[in-house]
Amino acid sequence: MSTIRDVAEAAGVSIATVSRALHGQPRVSEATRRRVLDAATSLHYVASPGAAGLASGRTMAIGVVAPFVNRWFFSGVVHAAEEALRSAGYDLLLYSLGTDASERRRAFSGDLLRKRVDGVLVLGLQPDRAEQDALSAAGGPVAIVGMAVPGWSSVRIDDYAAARRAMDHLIALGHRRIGFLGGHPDDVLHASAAIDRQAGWRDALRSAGLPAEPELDETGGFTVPGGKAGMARLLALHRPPTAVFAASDEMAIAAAWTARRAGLRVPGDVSVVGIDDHEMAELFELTTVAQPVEVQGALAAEMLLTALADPSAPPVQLVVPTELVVRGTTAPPRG
Amino acid sequence: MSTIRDVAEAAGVSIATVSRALHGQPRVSEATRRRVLDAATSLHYVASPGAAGLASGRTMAIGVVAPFVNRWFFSGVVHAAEEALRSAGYDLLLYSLGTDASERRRAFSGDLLRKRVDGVLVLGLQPDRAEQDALSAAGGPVAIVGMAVPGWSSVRIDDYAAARRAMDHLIALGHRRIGFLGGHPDDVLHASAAIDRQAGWRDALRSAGLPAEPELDETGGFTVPGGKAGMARLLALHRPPTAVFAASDEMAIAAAWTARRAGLRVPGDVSVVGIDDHEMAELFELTTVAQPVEVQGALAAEMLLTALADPSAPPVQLVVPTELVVRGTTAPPRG
DNA sequence: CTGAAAGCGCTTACAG
DNA sequence: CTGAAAGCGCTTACAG
Repeated sequence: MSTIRDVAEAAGVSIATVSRALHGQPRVSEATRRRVLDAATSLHYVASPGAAGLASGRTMAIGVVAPFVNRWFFSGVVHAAEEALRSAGYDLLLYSLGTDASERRRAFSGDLLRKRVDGVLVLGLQPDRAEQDALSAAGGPVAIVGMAVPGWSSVRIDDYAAARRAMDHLIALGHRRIGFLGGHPDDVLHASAAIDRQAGWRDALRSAGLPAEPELDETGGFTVPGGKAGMARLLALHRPPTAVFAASDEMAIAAAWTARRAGLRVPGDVSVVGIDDHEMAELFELTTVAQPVEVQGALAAEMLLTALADPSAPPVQLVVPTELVVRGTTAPPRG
Repeated sequence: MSTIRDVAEAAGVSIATVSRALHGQPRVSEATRRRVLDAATSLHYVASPGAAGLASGRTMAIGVVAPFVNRWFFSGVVHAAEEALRSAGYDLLLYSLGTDASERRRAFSGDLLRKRVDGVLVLGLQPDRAEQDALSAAGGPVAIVGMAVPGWSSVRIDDYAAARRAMDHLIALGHRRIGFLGGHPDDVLHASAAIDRQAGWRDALRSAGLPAEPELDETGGFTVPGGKAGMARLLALHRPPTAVFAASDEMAIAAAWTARRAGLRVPGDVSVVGIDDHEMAELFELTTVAQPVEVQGALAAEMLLTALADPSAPPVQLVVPTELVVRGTTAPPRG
């Protein structure tokens, strides 16, 4: 593998000039620059990121910390962010932590990122104050998607409003007994998004003069199996709900399936609405509140790039719009 | 941020000893090791990967090159691989290239990976001979998932056998006119998996004495929109098929939806079978040939780790089993 | 516009 | 068992 020294020799200049020419820096003559570029190309020269980082203090890498990468929302965000970062010359270090609390701690303490990245993108994980400080100290500027965090740039939807929109749709249809499928408070994933969507459910009910009975407040863990189990419990209630609002499409689709499996018609016997507009939502005829995913990943990446380019730039908190998409899983209650 | 020098001072030893102690190397007294470890912990010391890599020649990073990370198969593989690599102390550099041919070229020429990683994991992308050599030269040992490549370790399913199994199911049911939804030859993604599944479709038909008519050989691009469009074309045929074999569940689910949209019953009027056992397959009652995903990611990561630990170890080609899962989208043809 | 030199933070023979 | 020293491949003031 060729080093900067090989290029310098081939071009007949010093390594300092090679470095400057390759970085497009001003004080290099056009002729020299051309010779360096040609030599670098024909030698397949690529600077060692480790050596460059050591010398410059910049790693040109971004850490992406997420609980999962194999879930609709996260994978879409990561994909979009990766593209934006790569085209800006940054590498993306992926940390897909699962639900392991100790790995989460390691990430937020900064031990995973220190000296490794110039900035970090956090997805769907909610750090506390101490973790915020530790992560910022270790990882540079941070952008977060899925919630707002003071001092960090963020991009998210208005989870509370999205939930209310879903609920208002159900209530307008005439439903009075509406179940909820959300996260579990003990879950690593139980961030503000889960909490806000639950609050939207509760408040919508109250505003309509309906009680938000605890038995209607179920847990689905934001997964398909969790959605199935939660829906089964709702249906087993003495007085089951006539409609269910699930905090994610994965849970909503699982809920609709569970109801049909139990011999109920959807939406005839029970209506279901989700949040996301998952790629599969249309294929399930699922009524849902759509949120843009790739957009959030791309925006978060841009925010990070901005902060990297100008450390004095203030953090920006972005809220992207959602939209109710009415399809075939919601209808007025029977009778 | 503390450096090795800070730790050395705090522990009252040289930096060489700190390095040895932290790497668990033999010739360090227990007492010294303890002191070093304590100092490192209390200083939150983490070695700079860049500096360590420069000195040792190992980056402790693995590059993962995939066309997408936001598709069921790829995201599952990446998630599993990430966990295996992280727990072995490796960072994972993600390159999610999309369908951009120039990015693909950059990756396979090695320009993206050179001096950056100790090994690479390739997902679902098929390099030619020259690309194989270039990538190996630039990126160290390579493991690939989704196809076999001479000289590299690989893990995959038997795509041809999986396709035949799906087809045999349809043929045993009595179908004689069976459409295929596969990839497009011009697609970056058109690797051996797509080709073998198509061959399985064709050969199954021939073995049964049925013609594999070109008009039944449709393209779905391995996506939901592609599956919809391909199915629409199949249904618009003068003599539409009574069953469709889709090379992925995403296309299969889209196909079933399209048929129902067109007023047909599935499986009454048309049967559909896929490959994958996507998380949503059960919720769609989709008959499919299941392949393990996380397993393939974990195995590929292990293979890479093995090759890294012992460069003389010969490459291993693994084929993981698949299984036909009969659900509700297949039935005998009408009449 | 260009080069010589220092230095980034480690690891690893080489001595002892 | 431990340390001094070289060196990994770059970038960046500092001179000129």
